[in-house]
Amino acid sequence: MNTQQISEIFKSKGLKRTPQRIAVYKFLKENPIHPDALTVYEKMVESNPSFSKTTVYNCLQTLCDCGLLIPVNIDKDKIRFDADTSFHGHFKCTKCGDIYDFQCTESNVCGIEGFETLQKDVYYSGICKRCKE
Amino acid sequence: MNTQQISEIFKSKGLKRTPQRIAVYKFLKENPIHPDALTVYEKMVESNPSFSKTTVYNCLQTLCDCGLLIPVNIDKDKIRFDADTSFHGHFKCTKCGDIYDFQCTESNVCGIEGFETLQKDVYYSGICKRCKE
DNA sequence: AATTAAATTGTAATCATTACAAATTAGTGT
DNA sequence: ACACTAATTTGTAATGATTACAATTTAATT
Repeated sequence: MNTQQISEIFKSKGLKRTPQRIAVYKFLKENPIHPDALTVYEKMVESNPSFSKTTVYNCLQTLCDCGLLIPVNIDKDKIRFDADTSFHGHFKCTKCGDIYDFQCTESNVCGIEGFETLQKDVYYSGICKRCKE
Repeated sequence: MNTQQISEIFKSKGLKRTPQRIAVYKFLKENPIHPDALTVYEKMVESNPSFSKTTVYNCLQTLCDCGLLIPVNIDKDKIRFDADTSFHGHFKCTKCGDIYDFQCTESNVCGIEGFETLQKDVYYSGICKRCKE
């Protein structure tokens, strides 16, 4: 996904197109590793040493607010982020710490009568295939 | 649930029966409000002023480890706890902050081939019935 | 009652996240 | 191209949940 495409997306969402915001979103789109803020920050600093940690938090928050990112709250101590906003489940391997996506159709998950559900998260944890071998 | 019953449960799990641990578990069993550690601590201190916050954390951890409690990681900033260990979903109202249980049969949720799933969590958020009215 | 390993306590440290204010910049209009 | 304004970025300091740790106490056993 190139900068031009991201610019268009930001424009359609009414977001200012700052280099920092574009870089964060580009990284998330190209690296579906569900990174946390610190991981994003360390990557950003590589190409722009003056990139601020606060900016990372600001960008991630903004991108979540406008629906371009999904926060993945599967860790106890930090929030991860996912640029794939289609509905799917997240599996965390407690051994290697990696997050895996898995298919999980929304209709398989039940809801509550009279409640307005705005977000649905399905989190599994256990041992991944690689760690079992 | 009385102290005698809890004593039996702890005994069967090989847990020491300390007054603090019993008090924490009793509170969780009798108050299905999915409290966080601070809420539990404040309640404990009411009847025992020397109750330590660390003890609350220790007890909650131990009770989770032996399967008597389920950690509910639906908040971004803190962990809640649930003494109902049967499989069900959790709904968080973003307006009032309350957590609601909802029925959610395990078979409705899909998994991943070759992965060993040890824990399954289904978290919804949105507006609860009361806040909508 | 003595013993011992585990639990409790209080304090200090850790670490992700947020608050805040000053400097910078993107987008708009001239 | 230039000026303007509101939004964004930056750096530092604060917050708050959780953990580390060492000394004291205690549950369970001999």
